[in-house]
Amino acid sequence: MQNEKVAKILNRIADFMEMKGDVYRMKAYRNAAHSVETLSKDIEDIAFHDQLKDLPGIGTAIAAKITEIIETGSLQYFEKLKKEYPVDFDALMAVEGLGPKTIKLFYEELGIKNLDDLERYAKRHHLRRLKGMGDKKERKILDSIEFARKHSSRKLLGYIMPLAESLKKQIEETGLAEQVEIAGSIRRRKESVGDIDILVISEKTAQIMDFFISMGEVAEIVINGPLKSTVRLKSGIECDLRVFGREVFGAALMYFTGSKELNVELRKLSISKGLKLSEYGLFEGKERVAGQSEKEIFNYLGLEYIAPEMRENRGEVEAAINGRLPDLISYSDINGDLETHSNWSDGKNTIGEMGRAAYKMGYEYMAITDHTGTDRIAGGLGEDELIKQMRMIDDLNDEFENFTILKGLEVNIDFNGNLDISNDILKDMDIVVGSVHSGKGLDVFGISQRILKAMENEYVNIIAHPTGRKIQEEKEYDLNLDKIFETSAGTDTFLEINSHPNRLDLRDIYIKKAVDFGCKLVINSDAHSINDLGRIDLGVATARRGWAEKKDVINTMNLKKLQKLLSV
DNA sequence: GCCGTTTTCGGCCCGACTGTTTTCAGTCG
Repeated sequence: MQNEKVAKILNRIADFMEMKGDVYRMKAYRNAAHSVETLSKDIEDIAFHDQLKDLPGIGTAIAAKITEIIETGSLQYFEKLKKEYPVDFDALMAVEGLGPKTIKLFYEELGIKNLDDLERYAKRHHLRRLKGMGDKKERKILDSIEFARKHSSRKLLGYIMPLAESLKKQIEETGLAEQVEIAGSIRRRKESVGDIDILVISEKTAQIMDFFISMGEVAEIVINGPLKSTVRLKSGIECDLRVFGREVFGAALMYFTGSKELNVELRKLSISKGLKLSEYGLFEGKERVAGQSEKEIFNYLGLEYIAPEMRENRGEVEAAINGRLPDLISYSDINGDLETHSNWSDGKNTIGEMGRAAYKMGYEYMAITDHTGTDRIAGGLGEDELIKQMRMIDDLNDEFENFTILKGLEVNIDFNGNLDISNDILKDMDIVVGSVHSGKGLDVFGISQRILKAMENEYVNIIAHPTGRKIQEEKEYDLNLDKIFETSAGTDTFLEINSHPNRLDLRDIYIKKAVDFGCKLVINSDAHSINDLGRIDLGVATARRGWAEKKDVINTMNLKKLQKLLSV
C-alpha cells in the first residue's frame, strides 16, 4: 500500500503551492491528497486499472503524477520543488504565527531552513527588518520556537480526552456559562488531536475569560481577547476558549467541530441553494434562517443529522441527502469485553477484580484472554496453567448472577502461521483471540499468509489488532486486506477494533471497508488493568468513524446469542 | 489543477484577529 506515501507527497506539493501563493493549485493538490488519504482501496490497484481519474479531485495531471510515484518511487516535479525551497516545512509551520508566506520570505531573504536558523536570526533581530515584520512579531516567533520544538506532533485522543473533559467540568462548575461543549477533532473522536477547542454560551464573557486563563493547567497565555482566548497547557497542548450567543451556538459548534473539508462541502452546498453558511448561522440574504442547533442547520439544508464522528467529508453528505446514513452503533450498545488480561500474564489485576469491574460497568460477560506460550515477555501461559485457570474461572463464575467470565486466551501466531497452543486446549476455550506480535520481516510467508492461515483454524474466533499499527510509532503491516476481509467473512473470524489509545486498530477507513465486505467486528479494550476497561469508548468511537452499526459488532449481542455464534 | 442538472471557461468557503499597516496581508480555524 502506497496510499500514505502518495498522499504525503501531494500534501507537500500543496504546501509548496501555498508558499508560491498559487492558492487554487494548492487546493487542487490538497483535495487530491484527501481523496487518497481516505481511500480504503490500494492506490496501486486503482492505478493499474487506469481508474485514478474516477477519484474525486484527481484529473489528468495529478493522475499522471501518481502513476509516476507508483512506477518509479519518486516524482521529478516534487524533487524540483524541494530543491527550490529546501526548508523543513513541517517544523517551521509548527511555530505559532508562521505560515507558508512567511517561511518563503525568511528563506528567500535570509536563507532560513529550519528552527535553528530561525532562532539564530530572531535573536540577532534580523527578522524585524523584513517587510511586514516588526519587533512584536519577532518576539512572538522567538517565544514560540521552544514550544514548537517540544510539541510539534499531534497528541493521542485517548490521552487528551480526560484532560479536555476535566477542563470542561471546571468551566461548568463556575456557573458562568449556560452551556460548555468540546468541539474540534476531539468531538469527532479523531485518533490524534492538535489542540483542544472549547465553546461556551455565556453573557459573562470577561469573567469566564479571566477564569479560563488563570486555570491551574495553564502554562502560558497566547491570546487573550474578549471572545477568544488561547492558552498553552502544562501538558504541551494548546487550548482555545470561544464565547458565542445562544442563537448562533449550533452554527458555531458545527463550524468548530469541522472537519475543515466538511465545512467547505457544506458551504458549497449552501451556495448551490442560494444560502450562506458561516459560524454565525445559515443565511438567506441577510436573514438568519437557522443557527441555534446543528440539527436545525442540517434540516434546513435538506440533510439528515450527521454524527460528529462521521464528519470527514468521506461521502456522508451524499448519504445524508439521500437518507442513507448508517444507524451508528452507540456507546451503550456494548454488552461485554472479549479481550482482557489478568495478572496471570502481563495484567495488573486478578481475574476476580477484572470480573467485578466489568460487572459494575453493566456488562453481561467478559473474556479473560491472557497471553500464551511463546509470548514469554508478556508472561505467556503454558497449557497446564491454562487448564488451571479454566477451573478457577468456573469457581469465580459461581459468585456472579447475570454475568459470566468467559475462558479465553490470546494465542500467538508464529512465523509460519502456526499457533503456540494445541487444538486440544483451544477446543475447550470459550473464545480464542489470535494475534501477530513479532517477527515482522522474518516471516516465511508474509504477514497476510500468517493471518490467513490462523483464520482457517476453526477454533480461532478473533484476529486482534489486525494491521499491527501503532499510531505515530509503527506502520501497519503490508497486508492484502481484500483477501483478509474476504476470509474473515467466509470463516466467521471476527476482526478486532482494539481500543488501546495508540492502536485503534482496525482504523476507521478499514472498518468501513470491512463492513462492506460483510465482516463482523468486535470492539475490545485489551485492558491490562481495571482502569483500562473504560477505554472501550475509544473503540466504539472508532467504529462510529468507520460507519459501523450495532449489527456489525458481535459484542453488542447478549450472552446467549454470542455463545451460539461462537459454538458454530 | 479540477470541475460542470445554468458552465469546457471561470470559478474555486468564510470570518476574525493580529500586527503591520494608512487600507491590508498573513494566519488561523
